[in-house]
Amino acid sequence: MGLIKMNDIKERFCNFLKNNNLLLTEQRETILNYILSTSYHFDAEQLYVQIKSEDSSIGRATVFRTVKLLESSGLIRKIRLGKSKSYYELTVKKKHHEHLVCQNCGRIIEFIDPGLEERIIKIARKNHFQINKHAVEIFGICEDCLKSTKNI
Amino acid sequence: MGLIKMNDIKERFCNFLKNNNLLLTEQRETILNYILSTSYHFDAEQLYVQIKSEDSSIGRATVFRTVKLLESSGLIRKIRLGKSKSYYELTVKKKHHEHLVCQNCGRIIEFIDPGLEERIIKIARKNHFQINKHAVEIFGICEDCLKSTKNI
DNA sequence: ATATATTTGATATTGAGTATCAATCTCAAA
DNA sequence: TTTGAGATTGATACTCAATATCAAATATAT
Repeated sequence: MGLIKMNDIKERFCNFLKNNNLLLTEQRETILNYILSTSYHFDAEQLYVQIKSEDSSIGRATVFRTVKLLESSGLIRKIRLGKSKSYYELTVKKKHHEHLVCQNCGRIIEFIDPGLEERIIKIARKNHFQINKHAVEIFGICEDCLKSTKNI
Repeated sequence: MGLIKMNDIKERFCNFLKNNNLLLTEQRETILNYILSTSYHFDAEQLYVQIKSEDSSIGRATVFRTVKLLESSGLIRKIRLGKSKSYYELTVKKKHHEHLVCQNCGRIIEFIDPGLEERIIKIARKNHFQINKHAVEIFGICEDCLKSTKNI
């Protein structure tokens, strides 16, 4: 991800913190940097372990708290991926997309489908419902796995 | 729910059990009966507490196990509703539907939208992905809550 | 400098669900 | 009807993810 975008994100986080009378601490910055540097789908525990290995002074609770903050700020979004724990992904730079989850190999395929988004907005409108967020997840078997099971 | 339908469901569960060399035990029947009698969205823990209050001999593990069995049999389906625990609903008698979840009052509105289902099938096809299941959840504020917050 | 508020990390606790295991039950075969 | 292999049960311990608690450390405003 380009440096300019990264700085944008950091600035948005700073603003969020300021607006909520929160402080930009070293730990929070470290955590955000880590997410920006490796950003794909991640979960809080895995993030903690990785950051801990580089900076053993960081606490588990701090990582979990910061992930929550980042979610409230809207910079990351919680996704489920069919597991019991929560995964997250950056919201910026990407159009809103949904996920195909392969139940065989675990691969996550992202897709964007404006028609789908449109229908969801229409459904909400029809129900006089104010959307905050939505999620579409499709579970099944991906192309590669379908191919390889054929060969067995 | 009509008696005939209930018997259908029980029969399907019996068949499922037989086909998998499992037994129809008193406990399993009690649990299925309870689900049928109160069926809406439920979770395993709440189900256990309720059944326990009527039959104190039932075990937590048995309820959780039976819920899992019912899910494998396809008679109930897991839904998330944005919580960390799993909720379930009967799959029978209802067309496949999705959920609007009010983040204010917790109300769940079910909706059916063939256009949406169609798009999902198309997306999967386009990605050469074999769908096993899918979920669409829309989170936000329901009509009633929107009205009542206006008055505050 | 000092009072006030925020943050941190260690740790305990909760919540949801699973694994273990001895005791019990079921049922087909002897 | 007895027997024994396999299925089931309930109690309980455990895992895993996440939250709550709290004293110590930091930061900020005055």
